[in-house]
Amino acid sequence: MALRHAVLAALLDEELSGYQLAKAFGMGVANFWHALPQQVYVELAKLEQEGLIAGREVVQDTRPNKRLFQVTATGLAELERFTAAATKPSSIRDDLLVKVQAAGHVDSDALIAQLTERAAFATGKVELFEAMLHKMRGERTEEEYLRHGDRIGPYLTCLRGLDFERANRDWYERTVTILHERRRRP
Amino acid sequence: MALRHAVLAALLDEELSGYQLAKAFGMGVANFWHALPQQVYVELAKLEQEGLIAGREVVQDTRPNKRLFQVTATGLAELERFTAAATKPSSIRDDLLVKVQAAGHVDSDALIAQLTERAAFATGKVELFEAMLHKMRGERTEEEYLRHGDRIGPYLTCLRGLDFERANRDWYERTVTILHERRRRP
DNA sequence: AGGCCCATGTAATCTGTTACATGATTCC
DNA sequence: GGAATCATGTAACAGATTACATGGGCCT
Repeated sequence: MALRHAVLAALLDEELSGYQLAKAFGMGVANFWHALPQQVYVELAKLEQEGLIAGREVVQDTRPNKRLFQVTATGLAELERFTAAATKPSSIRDDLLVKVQAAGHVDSDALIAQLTERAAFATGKVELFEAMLHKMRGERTEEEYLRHGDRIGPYLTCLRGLDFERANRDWYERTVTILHERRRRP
Repeated sequence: MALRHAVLAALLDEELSGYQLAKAFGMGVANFWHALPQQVYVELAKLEQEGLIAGREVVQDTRPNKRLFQVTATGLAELERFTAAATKPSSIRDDLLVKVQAAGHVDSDALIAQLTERAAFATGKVELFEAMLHKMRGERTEEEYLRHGDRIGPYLTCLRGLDFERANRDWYERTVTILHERRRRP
């Protein structure tokens, strides 16, 4: 039971459509939680049925119509309850960690290729997060924004996402270097 | 389909029992994948049935008997296949990120309390990982071990886990400070 | 003309979590 | 005497992924 709260949290600062939410949760972005579009739509349906969010139809002429959702008072109360409840420990999920764990027993070339690709992907995410942070804080310095800015939640989680992707990139690159070195003289 | 490969990777360097694996995957440790004991036992049963691992009974007089598992040739081939296949992007799963995303809309005290608790937990993990790394490399320097040490896979994934927990701790602490500051003068 | 973006879902399957079950030994 | 550790599972349920489904507009 966590995606529902992630959706509620995402809708606190702005009204969003299922599509926009799906993009934020699923695509490259995913700065504080991850989910596929299908899951998002199912969760939205449940949340609306339970009265935790309210949707309103927006008619568009050039694009398909969409529904924008906002958190209800009941929804906010549920988030409050969730926030007060005990948390479960955090974890990384990364197939590449499993593959690197097997380094020395499996093909190094495949590993190096995938690490290199993922380092590039992580670099893209770093740039994206940096741009998002800059957009949120505008002309203010980070320190200033952290003290007085609105949307403090999204800013803080984005900072964590940024650091995570930087750490990913660095580890991927370092691991590539090490595996390269070892392959030359095993 | 990833836990099966995580189990295979974990068994490459040493024979382990279900209990030992469960502890490594579930408890505080979890340096490259996470799973609950029940899941581990189910997966081991499947893997053995499919011939990817082989178990042997070890009779103990003072403790209950246990079964130690090792990867078969078929299992290694399956890991090789998995390593060559495309990877899915990595992600963090952390309830606290969801809660912090809602900061400004929910109770700050509850948030601060949980962040503080988790910072302490992360510190414990950092120390554990540092000890594990030190044990693996023995008297050698890190650079030396990364070049020539055996068990390079576990060492590399442990490095990633260490850095992740350090980043967690730092972000938790920084977030506590920021929320404190803001609460004083909102 | 083909591919991508917008926009929203359903159904089947696989994975992960929670609850339940048992029983001996060691440490405080 | 009670809690923690060793040791292994089954069953029910919740959550996540994969496959399927539809359709118009925009860009090259």
